[in-house]
Amino acid sequence: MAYRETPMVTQRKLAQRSGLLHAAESLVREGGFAALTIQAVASQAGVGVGTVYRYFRNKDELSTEVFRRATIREVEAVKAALQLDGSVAARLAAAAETFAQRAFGAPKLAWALIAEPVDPAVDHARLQYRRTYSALFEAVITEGVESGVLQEQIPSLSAAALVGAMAESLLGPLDHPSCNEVTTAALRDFCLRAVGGIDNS
Amino acid sequence: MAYRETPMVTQRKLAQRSGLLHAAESLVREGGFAALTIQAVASQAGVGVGTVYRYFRNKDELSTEVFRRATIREVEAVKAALQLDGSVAARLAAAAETFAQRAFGAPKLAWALIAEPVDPAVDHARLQYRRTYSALFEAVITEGVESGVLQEQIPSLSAAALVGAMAESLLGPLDHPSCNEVTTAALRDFCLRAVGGIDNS
DNA sequence: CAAACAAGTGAATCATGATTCACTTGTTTG
DNA sequence: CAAACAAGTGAATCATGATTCACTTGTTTG
Repeated sequence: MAYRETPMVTQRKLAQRSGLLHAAESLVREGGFAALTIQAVASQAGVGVGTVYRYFRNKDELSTEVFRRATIREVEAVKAALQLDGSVAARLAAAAETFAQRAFGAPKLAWALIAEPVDPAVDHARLQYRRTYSALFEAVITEGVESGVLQEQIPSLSAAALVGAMAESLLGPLDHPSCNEVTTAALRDFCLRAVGGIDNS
Repeated sequence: MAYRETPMVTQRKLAQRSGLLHAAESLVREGGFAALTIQAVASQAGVGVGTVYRYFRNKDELSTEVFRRATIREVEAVKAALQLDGSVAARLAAAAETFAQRAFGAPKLAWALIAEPVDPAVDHARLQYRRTYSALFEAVITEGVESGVLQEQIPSLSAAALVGAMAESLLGPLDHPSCNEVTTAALRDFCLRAVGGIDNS
């Protein structure tokens, strides 16, 4: 009489987990990580609190997973822009534009991912992904420096600085959304100048 | 028989308050804001917990005050650099160098002020002071753009981006302190290029 | 169907520091 | 000195959510 999980049950469990993650992300989209309580996730997903703990060891695991999934989408978009065909400068420009435009597309989420005060566990993940972004930029900057199309510089430092510049400069515009196109262009130009990618006559 | 506070008592109270702030700041210097508990402040200052509440309405008031005092010192140093005699580029260079060098002088404190996950109240103060820094840079960038020594740009955006770049790029170096001089110079150059202050031939 | 098991439940409990408050100690005044 | 008051004290309490767990409900197997 052994009990064995059928495909149907496995399916339902996967759906349940993914439903919980969706519920959680939608809370974050609306109110940032501050709105992410186990109670809220449970009621948003229409289950009991205890159920959440069947799918996630604890709150840190849930919030970190929400953060990770949302951030990975952004990282992938930036990565794709950096791997486009074209000059080093064009790719860096595309990356900056992608980052900014996607942020403007979901301002509250962008703020939550970039700058909201969060649990140490989520903040730790944030630092990790900043390094991920940084590594992506570092590779392209290194390429540019070696091929002589970018100014001599320390690629790892410049990369971190670019990440900081992109994040910080959007914070203002993100909560007074006005002329996103102009902001995006200005940020792109800032980044290009910073790595010495266009001549500053 | 009315009781009236004598100068001696006033004196002692001021000293007590300032002693509590010193105790609190030294905790932050050692362990960041995470180490700032009322218990710890009280025992560091050699008083009872209740006494702390005689001098600060609540914890937020204490931690915000510690943050504010420490940050104002940094802001003033950067401001002084920006107001030195010299070209716009020279002043921006001095500001970036000042910021970096002071950070390296007290790495844990710098990290606590710049990036440690903190209470919302302190984080709010952090955002305020980021705007303060930003405003200082904005003024100088505007001057540079108007006088034609800096590239055309949106000064408010560039200023915020500079602040982000300075903060983010130091996070790595701050906890693997290695060649601070080289890092400082590289950051300065990044900032100058970013605002179009040196020709990127 | 009934045994064996896992998923679902939510009221009760826990954890972590902040905060309070009844009390003690020190200071001022006449 | 004694009355009047403020500063100092720290054990007890509170606040906020996370977490648990005894129990219920649903699923699988022979």
